[in-house]
Amino acid sequence: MFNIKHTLEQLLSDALAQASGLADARGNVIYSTRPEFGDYQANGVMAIAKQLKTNPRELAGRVLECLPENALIARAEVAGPGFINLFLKDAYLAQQGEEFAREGVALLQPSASAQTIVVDYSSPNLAKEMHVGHLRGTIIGDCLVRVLEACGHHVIRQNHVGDWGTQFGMLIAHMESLRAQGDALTTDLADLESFYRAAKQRFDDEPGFADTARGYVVRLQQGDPACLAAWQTFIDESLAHCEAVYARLGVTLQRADLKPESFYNPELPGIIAQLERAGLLSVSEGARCVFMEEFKGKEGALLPTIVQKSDGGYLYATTDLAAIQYRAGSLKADRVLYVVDARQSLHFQQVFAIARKAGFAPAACSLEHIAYGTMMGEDGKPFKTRSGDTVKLIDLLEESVRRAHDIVSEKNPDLDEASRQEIASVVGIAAVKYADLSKNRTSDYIFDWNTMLSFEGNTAPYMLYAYARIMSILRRQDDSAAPANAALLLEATEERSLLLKILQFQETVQVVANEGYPNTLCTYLYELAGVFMRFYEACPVLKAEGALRDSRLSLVALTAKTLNTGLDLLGLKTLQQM
RNA sequence: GGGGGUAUAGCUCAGCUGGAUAGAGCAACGGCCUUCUAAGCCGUGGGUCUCAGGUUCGAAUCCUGAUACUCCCGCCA
Repeated sequence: MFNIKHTLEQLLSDALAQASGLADARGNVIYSTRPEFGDYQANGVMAIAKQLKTNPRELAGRVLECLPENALIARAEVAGPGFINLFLKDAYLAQQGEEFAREGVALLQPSASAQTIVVDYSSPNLAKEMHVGHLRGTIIGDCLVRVLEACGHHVIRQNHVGDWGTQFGMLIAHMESLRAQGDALTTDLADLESFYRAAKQRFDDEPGFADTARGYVVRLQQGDPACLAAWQTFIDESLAHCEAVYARLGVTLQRADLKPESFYNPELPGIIAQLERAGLLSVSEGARCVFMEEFKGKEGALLPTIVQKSDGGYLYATTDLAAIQYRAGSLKADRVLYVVDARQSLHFQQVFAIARKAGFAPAACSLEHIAYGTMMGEDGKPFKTRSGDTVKLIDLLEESVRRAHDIVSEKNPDLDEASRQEIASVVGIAAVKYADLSKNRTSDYIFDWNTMLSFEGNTAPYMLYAYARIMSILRRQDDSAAPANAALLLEATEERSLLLKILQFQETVQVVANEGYPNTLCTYLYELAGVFMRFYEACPVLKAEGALRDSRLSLVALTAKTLNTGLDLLGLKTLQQM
């Protein structure tokens, strides 16, 4: 595992522990805030000095004395009130860069302690077509899954689709009545959204229809074969819609990753029984609930989590508990990540707490809600069409590609139509995904076509353009290619900055793997592209000669490798030319 | 009523969990192409980090309170 920051943290923490006599002292190494403060800086001394009531600068001096000889630090100096500024050795950077430039050497090395990590993401409701509300979870989840796999973890994707519940009775009832009229259904099901609306309208308005629908729910739950067959037809159709969206988005979810709600149906009575045995269950107003001290409502009254309705039906809390048991037990997960809307935060707190108390998940199994905010329209309100309808995800993606096509046609009219289509399709999808991934997932964000499709700033088009420019240099080197083992020369500051940035790739990816914030990776890649552009302006590559040319070409190739790997982790396709 | 979240430049957003002079991009203004893709680079201006207190060597970050917006809280998922 290659991680400069981590190595420095280790060195400084040890030295600080030795100098202070506190075993758990933390060096607190971060990137230096300004170039003259070195490459990294350790901020931990001041906190410890405060604790010991000693002079921080003096303690920092002793830390430097305790710092052992090592391969990477050229110079460490005390600065300001007690910072330690760290300057890395050029020779060390060059040597590491040369190693990563070698043929077949991966930029990312597997984590020392590989874990089994279940990631629950996307999970649309199959009663309707995927809409913009499913975008963030699908994209963020897919990015995290790629990152975790790249770090060497055993990742199990779980697409917890909604395929059960009362609304399916309504849909089947509508389906069956159309079929009874001799309707082949294919055209009706092609647009699930209007199919759902039609069924809903009959449910609300048509006398007797609601009862028919409820009858179907009962038959479905009893396993009536004809009813199940109709249900299956509908589910297959709906899944086909989802898969079309996944294919367009370049999302890695497969059929094998499906673990629908209905999968847990047989387990639900057992879940209730286990809650009962654990003494967690009480009956309130006819419903079976779990009350916990941690969750209080008005006037200190405990807040219920309903696990079984008064009519005997189960709720999604029950299903989620069964899923936890399956993931922690059968799948033996070390971590379970739920990439789900932030509005469900209370629900997950409750479900996680119940799972702990009932023993569905051992303490060693980490349950994490990877929450994300809502996508807003340009008016700052939830994203809708002008008429107030929800926007189908597939329509949004197609519009993005169309807009990208217009821009590409305008900027590069000489390209043939096929190339423009190809570029537009990559840029259009990348723009939507990158706009989402580049923002801190916990806050709501405003969806804006102009910003995301702009070629300036932290956007997908800029990143793809930067990559295409880099590839253009490598294409032009022709037969005078640099050897893969070229020595790296760090004479210009731009060369050194570029290399250091490249070497920080793995530490960035690890932070994303641990904390689940894809925007950290986007920021890194954007900065990498920026550092490269400065190098590109200052350091001629193909016009340089001899060892310098080889060195620069090697840096270009390394940048390309890093950018390509990073964009792939985000789930973005790249282009050789734009 | 109770609980959660958010509030940073005109706009869209970062800010590595308490560090040095709060950063990007857009928009505005100015400079750089017969030279590896100018879809780029460099520079200038722009801030009471919502408000009021507190904690300490040091606060956008932690604590308390207030205001605004937003989400969640018994039989949908």
